[in-house]
Amino acid sequence: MPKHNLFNEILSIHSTKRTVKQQRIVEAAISLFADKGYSNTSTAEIAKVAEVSEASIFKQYGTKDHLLLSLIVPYIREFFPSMANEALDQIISNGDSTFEGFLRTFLHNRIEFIRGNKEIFQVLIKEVIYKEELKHEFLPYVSDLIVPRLTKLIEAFQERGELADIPVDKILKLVFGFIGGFMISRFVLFNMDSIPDEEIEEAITFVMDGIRHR
Amino acid sequence: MPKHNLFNEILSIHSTKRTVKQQRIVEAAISLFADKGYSNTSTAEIAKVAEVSEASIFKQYGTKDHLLLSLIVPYIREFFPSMANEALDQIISNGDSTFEGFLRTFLHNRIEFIRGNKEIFQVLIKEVIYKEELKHEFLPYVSDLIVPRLTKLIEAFQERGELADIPVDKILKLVFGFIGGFMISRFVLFNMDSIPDEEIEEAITFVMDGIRHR
Amino acid sequence: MPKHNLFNEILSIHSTKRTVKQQRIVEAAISLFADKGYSNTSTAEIAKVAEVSEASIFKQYGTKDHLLLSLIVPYIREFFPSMANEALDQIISNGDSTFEGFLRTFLHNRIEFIRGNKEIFQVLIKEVIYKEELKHEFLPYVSDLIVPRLTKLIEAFQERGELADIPVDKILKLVFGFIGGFMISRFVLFNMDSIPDEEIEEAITFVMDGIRHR
Amino acid sequence: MPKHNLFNEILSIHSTKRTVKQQRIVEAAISLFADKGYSNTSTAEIAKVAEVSEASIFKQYGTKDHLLLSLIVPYIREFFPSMANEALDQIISNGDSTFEGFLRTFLHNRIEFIRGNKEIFQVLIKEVIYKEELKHEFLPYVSDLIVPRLTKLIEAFQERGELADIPVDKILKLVFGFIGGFMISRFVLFNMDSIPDEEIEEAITFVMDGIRHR
DNA sequence: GATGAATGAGTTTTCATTCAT
DNA sequence: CATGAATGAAAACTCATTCAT
Repeated sequence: MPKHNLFNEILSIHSTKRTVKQQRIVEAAISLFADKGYSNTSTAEIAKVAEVSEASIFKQYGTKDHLLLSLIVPYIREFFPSMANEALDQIISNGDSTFEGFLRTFLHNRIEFIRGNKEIFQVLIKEVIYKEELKHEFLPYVSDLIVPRLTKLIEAFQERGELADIPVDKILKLVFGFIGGFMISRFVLFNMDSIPDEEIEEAITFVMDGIRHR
Repeated sequence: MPKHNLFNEILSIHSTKRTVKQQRIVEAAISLFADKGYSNTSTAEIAKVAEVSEASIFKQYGTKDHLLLSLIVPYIREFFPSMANEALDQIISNGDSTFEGFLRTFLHNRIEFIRGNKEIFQVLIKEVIYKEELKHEFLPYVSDLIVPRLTKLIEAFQERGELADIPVDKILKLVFGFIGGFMISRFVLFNMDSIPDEEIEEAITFVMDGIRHR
Repeated sequence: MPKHNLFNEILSIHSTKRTVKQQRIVEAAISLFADKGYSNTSTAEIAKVAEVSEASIFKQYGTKDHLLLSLIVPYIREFFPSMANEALDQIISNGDSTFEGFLRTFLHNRIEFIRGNKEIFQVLIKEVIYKEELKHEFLPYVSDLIVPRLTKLIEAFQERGELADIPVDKILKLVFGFIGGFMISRFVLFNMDSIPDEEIEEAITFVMDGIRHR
Repeated sequence: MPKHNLFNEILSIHSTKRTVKQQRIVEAAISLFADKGYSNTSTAEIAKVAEVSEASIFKQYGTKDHLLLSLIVPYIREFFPSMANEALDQIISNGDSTFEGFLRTFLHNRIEFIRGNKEIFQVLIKEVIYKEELKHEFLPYVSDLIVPRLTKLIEAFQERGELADIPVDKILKLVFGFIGGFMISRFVLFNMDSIPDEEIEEAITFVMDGIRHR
């Protein structure tokens, strides 16, 4: 059931191939938005970096706002589904996998994805805070698409007795809230290029066992 | 050793009491910055909401940028020290207190503090992401002032055998990274007015024991 | 009963005194709009002619559209009421006046008025055609304010047996339609500075007796 | 003596038949110009409505200005000559026709013509006011072509004693000025689709006999 | 003959800031 | 201390027009 929303609308428009100049616009915009933020980046600046006229930007995207969405929406579309599919389905069917193993795979997988598009990730995170519009499109999208899958996954692991008897939705919020903050602080706040394996392992241990001495 | 930086500079200026109009400016600015972000708020708008002339704002604060810092810096100065002093010193000396107890006290204490000034908190978080300048003033400040105290605290609890033998700096990053994300998501992203006790307890349990079944 | 509409709204705003620069804006705008039309006049041009910054125009009037209305609306407010009051009331009470005499007085009176503000008159006529908004404010205003008075006047002269037994509303439309066209063609289309008495007399004769030979 | 002017120039070019796309351009342009005015209609909009590329418009017409003239000039060429020929010559030779009869025929004839191309008529009237260029081409054209014919006509009726002994040029200006205003107010200002017979008769009576009681 | 891509030169509008009073 | 008036610079956006394909 394809709802009529910003996401679907924007995706349907820019499926065609881009010219060289159009590609330069996209790259310049992502780079500048990531660096200085959407509001502090002028279309004149984007045009200059992309070495095109401002008019070309507006011919393509109509408004600066639409340009932003045209960058972010496809990224979201790719980020979450692939998160769900690539990692989840495979693991869930593997009888002897552990949640810890899933977490490890998941983290490495998503970190790689973000590393490959760090700037868009930064733009997304920075602007979700500002643009109510984005937030209201983005959060439900995540909820509807991702939450059900993860819920099933967690339930499966709980049934195997691997996870504590905390309500699934609480586990989801705690674990993925933590992971979200973990990623965002590293890739957005500190602008790191990657996360060392060691740090990943520490995070996994923290999630599984907390910090209490046993 | 008082470094010459924005923080100290600004604090030294505005120690005097505010007039009624100045107070209105501050309130209007905080409210608007929290709602729409610094970049998307014009000085004209602030003046209108505060019912003063734009000229008055500039007479007082010189630049819009300085106005922002004049709001945020005192807040930071208050947020972290009080965090350190009120909660920590007391707890650390209480021989039979637990880290869990400390965490509980700490969370409630900080949540109350944020609730009382939610809008400034929102401004701070939103702008730290955008303004490199702020980030570069803010993070070291936190590091220098807070980290040593918390380090001592954690070490104390580790010596009592309450916490796992994870290097202190790792524990710090994990726990306070999690708590930061916890607060920010509730108070900034979802603009909640408070956090239910139940949710706080879940967070504490998560931090202490993770999600593994025992 | 002061209806809430554009007319009243705009009048209420600009009742205060204008500075020299503000007056220059008004004059430049009227002159340029009259000459080249609203759409073909840029705010940059107005600013240049008025020797002020464009920003000053927008600080005062908010939008170019509002500037136009701020010029036209007070003119309309003055044009029609004075038309009604000065000429009509006096004549209607004068027992031995004739409709022809009224027409003569009326024409001379209105021609003088237009001559004193020809450019605004030109702007008004040119833009009423284009701006539905103006048309929808302007026409009812005329209808409500002017038509009843003229109706009473015509009826009075009909009762004296001076005018043909044509329904009053028809006479109104024919006579004032003709006069309107008469004025507009001279002052707008041909940009004449005045209308010779001779031509006025011919118009009066035409209105009274048509062109048939007797 | 074919003067070298815009009219003749444009007519000489576009005598060829229009392709389907060209026709769509013409229709879109007329419709949009009539509705919003030339200045407020962009070539992009025309292209969109016509479902052709903007480039096609410019390939055909060179400039937007030329497009406007290409619409208006042929219309003028048709409007006035047919006005002269169809109605006049026939009537003038008919010994027992009256001026009133001529007027009636003429009005019905021109009203029908306008009804069939109302939008171009609207464009013509609206733009004559704005474009000095058009005015300076249009008015002499009318004068040279129409005035002599009508002068002859009026003189003929005057000789028959049907019309008052007013100088012919005055009669012309009064009568056709009135009729022009009559048409323009109905078809342009009020955008009516036709004029009821009753109203036409009232206009004729007004022209012939004025409003004086006899 | 038709068009997608591109743009230089404008357009209206906004904004932080200054200054005389 | 307060502000009305003013603005230079830049913002987003528009537009008629060109040109290679």
